[in-house]
Amino acid sequence: MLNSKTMDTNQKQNKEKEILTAAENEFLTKGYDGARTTSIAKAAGVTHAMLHYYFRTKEQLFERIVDEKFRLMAESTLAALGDSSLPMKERIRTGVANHFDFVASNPLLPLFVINEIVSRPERYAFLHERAKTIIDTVYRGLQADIDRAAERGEMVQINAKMLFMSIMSLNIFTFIAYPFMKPLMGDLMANDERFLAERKAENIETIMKRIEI
Amino acid sequence: MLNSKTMDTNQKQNKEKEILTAAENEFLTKGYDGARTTSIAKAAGVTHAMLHYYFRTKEQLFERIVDEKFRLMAESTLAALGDSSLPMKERIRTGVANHFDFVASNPLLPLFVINEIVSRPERYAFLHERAKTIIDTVYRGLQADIDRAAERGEMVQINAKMLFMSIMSLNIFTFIAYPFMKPLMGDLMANDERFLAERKAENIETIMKRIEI
DNA sequence: TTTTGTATTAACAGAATTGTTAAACAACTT
DNA sequence: AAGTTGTTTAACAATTCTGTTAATACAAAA
Repeated sequence: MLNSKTMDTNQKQNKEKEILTAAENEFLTKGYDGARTTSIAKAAGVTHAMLHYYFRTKEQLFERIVDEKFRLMAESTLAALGDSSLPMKERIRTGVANHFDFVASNPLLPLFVINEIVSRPERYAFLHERAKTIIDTVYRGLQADIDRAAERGEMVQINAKMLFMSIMSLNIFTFIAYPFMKPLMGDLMANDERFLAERKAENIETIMKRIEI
Repeated sequence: MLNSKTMDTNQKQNKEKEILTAAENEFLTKGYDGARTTSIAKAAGVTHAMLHYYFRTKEQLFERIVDEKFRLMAESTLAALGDSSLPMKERIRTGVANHFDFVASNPLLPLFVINEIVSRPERYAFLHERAKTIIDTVYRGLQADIDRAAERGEMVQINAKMLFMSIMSLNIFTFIAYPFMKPLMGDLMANDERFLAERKAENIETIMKRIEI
């Protein structure tokens, strides 16, 4: 049995956490404008005054969610770069697979991030500065590795950024367009698990054939 | 010089049209929830009462836009199927190219439609019924054509729907992620026109290599 | 036991937004 | 010119939503 102090702390953390969970769900599915603090509070099982007590404003609550989601998005994006210790073709193959899995476990993430950036570009300008320098160095290395592999005749010469965009396109669009495609594709998408496995294989195949000599 | 009757009619049509134009812009960039009827009215140069006079409610104004955009989306999607009178490889190549061009001329369209369907799926259930029968017949034909081309050794055997999804992914994601990618990709995307030409070529290449034996 | 800080509720305030209405107005018809 | 019709404006009504506050409960610390 927990003592009262611990229980209190837990209960507080639970309320805060439940608000955050409810907020995540609301913001990811409805966006900032569509989300309602009253609706979040209700889903979390607290009065809306409590929500303001813990997070002050809708804006601040939203930023808590945004921060985490942008971090996750960056993480998943890096997964697409693959493990530089592997031979190039393996690196790309596992990069595509890992990225697909990452997006599959966070299917609402890309649309949320994209919508956020489309609707308030100014707000994220600072992120670009930071991200760009990272990306520039990572890509220089990746491009050099690709160039060497191409010289060795292991794969075709290709622009690393273009290849990267193709991987992102194939993997992310699968989940962004899911609600749009699912009712149209009938049997192909009837069994979710099977479809995702097939789609993953298809995306890998598409990328691998792109880099094949 | 126009007579007064014509001028009136034109002015009315202009006001209505200007509201529609402003509404399209507002809804496509901010979504239904983020859009403000007052802001639309202001952009159209009319009082907000006028907007209600012409379109009654925000909802009805929105539906005017949605109807047109869904129609356009269907049209652009069909473009990806290509011209069935062409030999298979040419059909696919021009299908990808035409679809890319279509999306390029309506860059905000896919994200708008996807967001709409994600946020209010019930509302568009009826569309699916209609679309699904069309798609089923079109695909049966397309798949048969692909199968025949594959038997003749012109291309690999591939699931038509999977190929179609890849084309949509590569072309649409280019524009959906544009604001997200542009600040990160530096020189590659610095010149819009050039980047789009390169991206189009890359998408075509990716699809063509996918179907090559 | 008193004090102190935190958690919670209910009621309310303020702002923004959508939508309505009555009256003025303009143009056309007869 | 009078009436008819459709357009426009300004003011207002109603609602919804965010955020605040005052009162209260309650547990821990002193």
